[in-house]
Amino acid sequence: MYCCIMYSKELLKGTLEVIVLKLLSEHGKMYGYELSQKVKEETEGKIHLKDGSLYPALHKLTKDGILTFEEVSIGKRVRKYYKLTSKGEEQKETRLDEMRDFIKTIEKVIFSDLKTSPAI
Amino acid sequence: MYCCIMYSKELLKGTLEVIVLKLLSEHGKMYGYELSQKVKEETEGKIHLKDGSLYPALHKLTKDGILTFEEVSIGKRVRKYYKLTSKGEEQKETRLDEMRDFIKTIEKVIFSDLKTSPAI
DNA sequence: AAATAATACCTCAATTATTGAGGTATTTGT
DNA sequence: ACAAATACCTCAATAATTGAGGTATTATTT
Repeated sequence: MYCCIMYSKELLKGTLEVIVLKLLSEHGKMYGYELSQKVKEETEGKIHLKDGSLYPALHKLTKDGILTFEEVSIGKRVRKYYKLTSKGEEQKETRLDEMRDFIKTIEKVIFSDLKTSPAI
Repeated sequence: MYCCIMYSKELLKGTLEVIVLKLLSEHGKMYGYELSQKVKEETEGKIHLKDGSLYPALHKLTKDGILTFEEVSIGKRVRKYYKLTSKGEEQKETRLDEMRDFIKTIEKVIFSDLKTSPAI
């Protein structure tokens, strides 16, 4: 039931890492599956982090020293709990600021002619 | 002096077409160079549509029936004025709506804990 | 007058994040 | 017993963007 990709794929690009950074900063430590569930939940299914993007991204961020993880055994299954390193905390700040600024800029270009937005 | 790429490249992805659609809808007809200048101007240099992305994008949109163009000679130089087709007008609406919704969703995920934003 | 910057278009190999489809294995619910 | 959910993984293929290449005309500066 891979039905719910609401946004054209291009739009999602560049947002995955920022989302991961934000959620980890907010919740301290999370594992991959948990991250994807959380995003689905918070966006009412509108954004779906796919395994094929999420896990490689987590590996890359780890390799780059942005994340660390510890493995926790739940019965016979192993969860990898990721958390931000101190470098990761910095990165998170930078990336969020950038995203904020970017959205503001895009909005200015894209939604400029507000023509007195209708009072609702 | 290719200095001013303010945003990490990934962020820009998926925004180029929407920007072009919006500007053409707003100004009726524009040529490539004009588009890139306009964006630079409106974003105070923060967003720079590069030749290598812009022209191929214009060609693709034309091929897909979203744009048409007419060539206008200015002295010995030729400008290609692009404008939206009716299909392009529809596309523009759809893409802008999508962008609007997307930004709202992302903001919800990324900037959720506003923790009573400091009065400035 | 010559040199430089700005205008105006183009192509294409290389990059790179994401997809999509593949997979293994355990646990929970019916 | 079987399906669905949990939890992780890999990797070839896709496709937008980059970056560096290019041609040629017009305007501006020295």
